[in-house]
Amino acid sequence: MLQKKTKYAIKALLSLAKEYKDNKPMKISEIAEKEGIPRKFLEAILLELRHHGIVGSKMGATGGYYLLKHPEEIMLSNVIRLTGGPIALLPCVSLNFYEPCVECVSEEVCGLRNVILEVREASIKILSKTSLADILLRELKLSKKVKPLKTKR
Amino acid sequence: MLQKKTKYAIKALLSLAKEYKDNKPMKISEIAEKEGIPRKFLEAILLELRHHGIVGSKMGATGGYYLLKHPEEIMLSNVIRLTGGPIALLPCVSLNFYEPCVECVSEEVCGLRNVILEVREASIKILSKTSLADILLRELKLSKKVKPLKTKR
DNA sequence: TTAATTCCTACTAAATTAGTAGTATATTTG
DNA sequence: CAAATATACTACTAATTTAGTAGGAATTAA
Repeated sequence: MLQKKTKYAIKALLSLAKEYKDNKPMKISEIAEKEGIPRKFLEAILLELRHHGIVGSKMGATGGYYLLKHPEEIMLSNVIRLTGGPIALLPCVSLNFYEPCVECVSEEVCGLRNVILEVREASIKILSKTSLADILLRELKLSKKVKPLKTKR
Repeated sequence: MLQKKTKYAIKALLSLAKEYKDNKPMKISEIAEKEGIPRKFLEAILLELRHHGIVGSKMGATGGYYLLKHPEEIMLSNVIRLTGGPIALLPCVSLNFYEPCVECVSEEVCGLRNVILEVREASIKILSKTSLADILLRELKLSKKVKPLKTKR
């Protein structure tokens, strides 16, 4: 499971991506309120994202956060990794959180590892080709599919 | 990430699957030693697997655990779920650990959920068609690939 | 009857995750 | 310059989850 921190990070970035046209700073408190994220927690998360070069910030009154990259360039796999969420189901197949299995005689021959590796590859394939912009696009498509049902009645 | 409990459960079941031909009870301590699992912890895990009908046990001296199903019938997805490991990356797409996102206006229209759903489906597709027997088979194939390199030199 | 084993409840310990407090620093506006 | 309003940053605390243990009861074979 992804951590709440990771989910919050993605939601916050989506908030910023929505306003990307005029990329002016958005206040933490505004994002927090919109997305239902505890304010102080979000503060810490955005700070971390800034250290990783995903967002920029402006201090002082009228300050806030803004995206440093185009929403098409920010990939879900990246955000997940940067906020500490391993994608792999076992440490022995994780790129970023690798740890050997203590009891495993040979990783190369481990059947379980081999399956879990396949799962990781399938997951990464999706997550690394999906950007913030893609997610917003999906949202648009989904709402078009759903809304007509409402207006029809 | 899968819990250690889940990994231990799979390893233990693989141990039993290897001896499935003459399916006589195998002692907890024997499995624990072979697979490098803390004995008492494994005891609790096997007990749980028994309650779920995956393994059977025999008490007393010469007692132990044995598989109740054929290794081809025990699927990885099942073992993971029974031992408490959610496969989905977010609760809102989990079948067995479902929880709504508090802040989500509409799940049907949530772009993030939509992507994570795709990831879950890709993962489950692999995990639910892979049995204990498949894993042992993989192990066999992998060892054939690796060993020739050693003997060549 | 003894030795060896699983059964089962109830813990404890460790690690991780979630979230908060409080102060320093920067920026705008009057 | 001063006040108001942001972020920056460090250092906690609280809650939850995970990992693992203790110890005695029940069962079985020899």
